[in-house]
Amino acid sequence: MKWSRAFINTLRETPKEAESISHKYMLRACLIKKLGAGVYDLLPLGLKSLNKVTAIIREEMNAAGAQEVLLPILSPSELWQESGRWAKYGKEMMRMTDRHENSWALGPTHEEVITDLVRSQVNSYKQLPLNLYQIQVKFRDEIRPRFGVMRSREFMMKDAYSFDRDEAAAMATYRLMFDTYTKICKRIGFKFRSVDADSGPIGGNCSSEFMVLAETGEDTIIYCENEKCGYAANMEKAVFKKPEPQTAAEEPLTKVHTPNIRTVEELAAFLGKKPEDTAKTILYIVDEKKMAGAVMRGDREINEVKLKNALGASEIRLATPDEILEKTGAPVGFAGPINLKEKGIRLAIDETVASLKNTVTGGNELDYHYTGVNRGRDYQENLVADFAKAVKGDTCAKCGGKLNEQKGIEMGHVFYLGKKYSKSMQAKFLDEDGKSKEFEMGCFGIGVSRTVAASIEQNNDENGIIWPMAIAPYEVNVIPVNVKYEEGMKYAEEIYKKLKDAGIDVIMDDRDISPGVKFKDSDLIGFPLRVVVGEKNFKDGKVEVKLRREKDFALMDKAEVFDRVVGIVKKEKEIK
RNA sequence: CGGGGUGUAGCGCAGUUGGUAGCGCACCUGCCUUGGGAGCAGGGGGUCGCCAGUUCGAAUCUGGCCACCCCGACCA
Repeated sequence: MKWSRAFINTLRETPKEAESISHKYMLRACLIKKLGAGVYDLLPLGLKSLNKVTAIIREEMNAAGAQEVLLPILSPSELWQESGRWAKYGKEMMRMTDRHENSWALGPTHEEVITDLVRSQVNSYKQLPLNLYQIQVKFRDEIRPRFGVMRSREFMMKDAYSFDRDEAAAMATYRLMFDTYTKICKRIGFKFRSVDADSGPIGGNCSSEFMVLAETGEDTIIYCENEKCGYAANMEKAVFKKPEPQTAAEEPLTKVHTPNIRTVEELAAFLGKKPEDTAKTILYIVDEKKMAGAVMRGDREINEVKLKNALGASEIRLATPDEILEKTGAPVGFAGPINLKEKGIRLAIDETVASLKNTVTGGNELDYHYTGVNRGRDYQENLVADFAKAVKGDTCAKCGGKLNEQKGIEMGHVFYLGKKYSKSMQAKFLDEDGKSKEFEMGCFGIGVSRTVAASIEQNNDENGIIWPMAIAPYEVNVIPVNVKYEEGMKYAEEIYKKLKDAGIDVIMDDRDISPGVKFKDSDLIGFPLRVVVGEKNFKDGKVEVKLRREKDFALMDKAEVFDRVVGIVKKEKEIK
């Protein structure tokens, strides 16, 4: 491609909408253009990079035996009603009505559609295992799209769905996909980590997220510093080692007047105790019906995802001050486990609280707390569970090492789904034993648009993007410094053509403009390799070859440039 | 949805007693220049987010609406 013909209009200034680094550079380098909130035009440079990502994904998915399909963007409401998600999915699913008054969804995901396809085509265990995937646009009407294509409403996604005859086979597929994702991440050049994840409302009980490590990531990863241990989990799922049960003699239960004291810090200071000696009781509304009390050690935060799972709820929210007053008889800040069950409130105790002796809790009465509170003697819970948020510095439950945290961007997610959809949608096959069975399913997604942004988030400097060779829009940028210098221009044309013929993805900046602009643009867009033909060096038979990520360039004899460049491109694309 | 903010040229912005719109970058033409977003000269480009109102007159004042951004809630 000759730059003078390319659709590239770089911006010197950053449009004010851009917040994150990748968003900024994607706009400035002319990869994307915003059309509306969370909706972007993908421009040639952006699309080229995205296509390289999808090519890698296709190769690896195909190598793993998956087969590509293309499902419609629209799906009929009937399918979603069958699975129950028409009602459950909420506003994130964009719905519309056609001229016949039929309802449709703009597909936010395709479990229903694929299950419908497979149940109509697959009747026998002989057709299994089956793994179908597509690379296609998804639409999710996000409440707040942000960071450009990192969290957009319309985005490219690779989603695969597997069908197996039993759980063992499904787990084998799961592991195969896990390995495939690992390969994909490596080929793209990511610094990444795979972590245990919460399955969420999609169901199933085995799931891993592939996290691209980046300061600006929206997700928090908890990981064990002991590399041999290797424990890593999404914050929502992370567990840690709980303290041993305390053994102190039980003190008498005492009601204490605690005027105007509502927070744990105030309470601990008032009583001369530490926050970890106290227990706070947070009231939740479960599935918009019943109230539940969650008791947490004073110094710890509640992990609402874990709590939701522990309660077996599909949705929880904090109770409002009015609801709390009405149900417990005390204003916010004075709730406690004693006599809470008697008020019809389900009581969940975190494991950290279960091990406490003589703790402090709210008195369920304005300005009163209890001290010397002991579980079993003073109150009885409905369940003990782990719903505490793990934090940096906690002890690893697996090896006893120290937990740390880092930020990441979720680029992919692998799920073991089980029979959630095959059951609700009656998707069955006939097994070897002549019995009709529901498929064991798995689902495996990669946010393709986001992958491009994540790579930029991980590879950049103050001048722009630093593409890894594998997904750079062009691998090499050939710059004749002065297009009017005929010898140099002639050489640039030659090397450009030779590289192109050799299958190198090359662009030549043939614009008749000042060299500064060419260098700035080259750095901004971030081509991994730059070949500069300048008059002074060329007269000595030398040409400059420079890697974007490195500061210094190499002066090469003009005759060896072709071989060297081809060699570098090839080497850079190898999996490290 | 709650809180905050912004809409003026492709991008960044200025525009107060209300008098019919400007700067930098980008773009076009010419000259000049050619190793880090050059220089000079000339030029094109605007329903000032939309609708209504006040006024002789509205980018500017009033009301309504819309879009977009940030924080939060939310996030298969």
